[in-house]
Amino acid sequence: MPKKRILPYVLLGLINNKGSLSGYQISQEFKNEVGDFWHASHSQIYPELGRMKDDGWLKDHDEDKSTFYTLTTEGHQILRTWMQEPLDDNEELFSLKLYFIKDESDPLLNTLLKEELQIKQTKLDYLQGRLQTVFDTENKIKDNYGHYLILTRAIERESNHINWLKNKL
Amino acid sequence: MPKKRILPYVLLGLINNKGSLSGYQISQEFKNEVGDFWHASHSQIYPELGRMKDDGWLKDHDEDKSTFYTLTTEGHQILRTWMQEPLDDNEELFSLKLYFIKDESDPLLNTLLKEELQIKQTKLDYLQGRLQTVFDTENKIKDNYGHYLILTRAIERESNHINWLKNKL
DNA sequence: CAGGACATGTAAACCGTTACATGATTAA
DNA sequence: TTAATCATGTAACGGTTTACATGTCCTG
Repeated sequence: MPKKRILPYVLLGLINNKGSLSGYQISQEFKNEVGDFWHASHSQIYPELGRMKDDGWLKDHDEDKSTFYTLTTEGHQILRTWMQEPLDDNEELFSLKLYFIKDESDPLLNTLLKEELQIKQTKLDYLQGRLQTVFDTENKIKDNYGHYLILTRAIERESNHINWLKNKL
Repeated sequence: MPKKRILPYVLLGLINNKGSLSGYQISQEFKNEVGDFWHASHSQIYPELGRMKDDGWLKDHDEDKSTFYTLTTEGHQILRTWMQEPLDDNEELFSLKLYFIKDESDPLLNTLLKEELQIKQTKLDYLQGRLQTVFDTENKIKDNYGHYLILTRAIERESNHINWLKNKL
């Protein structure tokens, strides 16, 4: 199966968040925090917006030398469906989807948090298992100290994330 | 400038860690812990090993139907130089380089930790600034709750990483 | 009036994945 | 003996970046 494309959904989500955006504004968005978990260059954005309009996900209108895009009804549906698709072990996707939730009372918020908690718990278990099998003696730690460090770091990282998730649930 | 290729250095580091590896063994490595912060498929690995041999970074010898690769003197130098290049805001690279440090007493260890600390501190400052400028009123939090969540999460994440780094220094 | 930001577009190059291929060895 | 694993290779495809291009508007 071909690799799942995310860019169109990112654009859908970003435009939906602001109501309406131009290609240029989207590329500016990626220079702020959105850029921490997703990025696209203008040479990707403009053609993609064109395709999405052709597919009926977006409608556009010109104003002040810019072309602004807004979601169509179909676009809203497609975004909604994508938002409800199960997460995988990819923190960027989790952040992205969270970013697209505007209202604290959106029931999707809790679904996302629970799903992410499940995934991270599984990962933490896996990492702790690795730590015990790979570093069962002091000597193995000494001989692969860097590896030991990043493994323990990864465990602390996941624990921290899990605690945060539990706190928000 | 063209985008910096990392794969050859990853291969250099992995082979150096184990002394000598075949292409197949490398692709197996990526299925274990290494796979948590880097991955490459065999269709990338084999041609890359060939190129690196052509470039004089590696030498090979056949044994048991497999081709094993070892660093040349030049390969060692190139790896060393790359390890000493400054880090950027890319946690995978930090983990990768740590992974390639075998000995706790390697002076590079402290250099890496200090550099990463500096980078993360800068990032934390930036994120805290964003929090204050973007969410200066309660209403803005209410209206972009998901965004607020990921921003505060990012801040906690960086703080946790910074504390870990300080603890190791 | 020059340099930077705004605004959009396309072509080429690059990197990585999936798929297609092949053959040897080993365990059920 | 047949399926799985070992072991390597290459072709096609797709997504992203860099580079090339063009024109406007605003500010110092």
